[in-house]
Amino acid sequence: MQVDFKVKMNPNLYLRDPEGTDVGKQIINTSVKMIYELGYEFFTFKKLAIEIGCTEATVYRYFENKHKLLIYLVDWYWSFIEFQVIFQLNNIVKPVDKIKKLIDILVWEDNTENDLYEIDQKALFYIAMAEGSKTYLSKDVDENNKVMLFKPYKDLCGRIALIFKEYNNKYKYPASLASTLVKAAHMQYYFMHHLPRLSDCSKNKNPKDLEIFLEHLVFGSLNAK
Amino acid sequence: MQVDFKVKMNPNLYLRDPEGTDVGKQIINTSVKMIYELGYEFFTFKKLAIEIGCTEATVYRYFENKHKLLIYLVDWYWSFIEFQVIFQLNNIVKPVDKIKKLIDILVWEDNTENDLYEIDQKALFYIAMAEGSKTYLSKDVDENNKVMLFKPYKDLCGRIALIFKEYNNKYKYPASLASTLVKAAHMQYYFMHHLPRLSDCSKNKNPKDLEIFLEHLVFGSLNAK
DNA sequence: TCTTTAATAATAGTATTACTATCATAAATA
DNA sequence: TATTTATGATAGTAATACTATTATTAAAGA
Repeated sequence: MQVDFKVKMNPNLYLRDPEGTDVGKQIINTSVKMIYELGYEFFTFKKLAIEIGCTEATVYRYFENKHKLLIYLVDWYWSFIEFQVIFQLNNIVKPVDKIKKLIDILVWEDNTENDLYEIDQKALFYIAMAEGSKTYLSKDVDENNKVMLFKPYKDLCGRIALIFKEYNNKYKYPASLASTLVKAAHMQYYFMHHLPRLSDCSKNKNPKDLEIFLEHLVFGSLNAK
Repeated sequence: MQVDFKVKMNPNLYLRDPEGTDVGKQIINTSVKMIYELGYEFFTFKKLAIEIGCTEATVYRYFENKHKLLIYLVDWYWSFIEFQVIFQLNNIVKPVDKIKKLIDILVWEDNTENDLYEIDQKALFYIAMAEGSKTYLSKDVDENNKVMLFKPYKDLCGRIALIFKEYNNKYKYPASLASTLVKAAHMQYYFMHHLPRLSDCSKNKNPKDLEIFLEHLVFGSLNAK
């Protein structure tokens, strides 16, 4: 099933649109692989330029700094997840099933059926999970928020909140529950693999177990009086 | 009410025990203030040394690098919170009330009645909230976990999980719910102030509202069948 | 009291990071 | 063909994240 997915990224994220050129695309694809392998802290534009075979200056012509590049990647990820939510929930009628599917999408490492996308989905999932919080946990949150750099994340959470409302329109904390769910999905996945005592699903490291916990959490809250 | 609180910190965190000397204590207290003000990224050992009035080399004799120092501070925070949980839940009999009190402790900026402690509690709360995840979201998680650097966090979550079990011993995800609660408490507080659309409690920015959401979340899950 | 030890200051120095600037050249476009 | 645009090549700066050496001082032990 071939589906075309193309996001319009926020121009405040870049100096020159990386989608417009070959080097630009290489910067995106290679940085995903390198941040996944090295971790954000050890990843540098110098190393990236060497890997690509271009100069450091070229990378800087596309992105102001590596923090902006990280936000670009994570924004892309959340836009993609929101697209998946829209697309895969399209034919589902019952809100219960929508929520279950949604949780499935959030937890799954790779939401691409085939490798239609140039971007390494598994690596990008890992980046969103392990480095994603760093996009907003910085002193320039408010400034970045003002120019909409966290819009994709907030849009996704907003959409999820609407589904919660659809399930139970008396529920009082749809936004908080949505952001808690999205964060918990990633954090529990991370804990499962790295700090197993913090999760009950660490034994088999099976995403399905995690899904069951998240469903229990969400429906518990939505059904409570 | 004077209570003596003294933690034995994990020696793997430091090269020389900062509690043993005057400069050491200054490193702790000043770094709390500076990381709070500058944020972790812009905080450096050089700036710290200048502020204290010692040399950079002296700071390096206490801590290997600023990441270890951050873990030290965050560990101290979680040890302190666990102590508060033990102490303040001591006389409470009913598990429901224990959980409510516990949520209150997690959300509160400053758990010290008076300023008996040298450390700036409000700044430390902010650090734990906004920089805390950075302690384990790094490539050396597993290595650091092996030498118990995340023990205080895991101990606290373990204790909370036990309280959940006490409330409902049939509940299947005490560890996951505990770590989700602890994380959500901080994240929702952060969202409330910086990304308001992600929370339903952003209007008044009242921690009490956040507590109500968290109680709803936890009891919803614990009471669900 | 003298000696030893320990801790810090003062100083220097290195490799890397995070950039900025300049100029030449090749490719695309008008 | 002329011009714009993107990149390469090159250089350079300030700051970061350290490590190392020597001298001085204060405290601890004999």
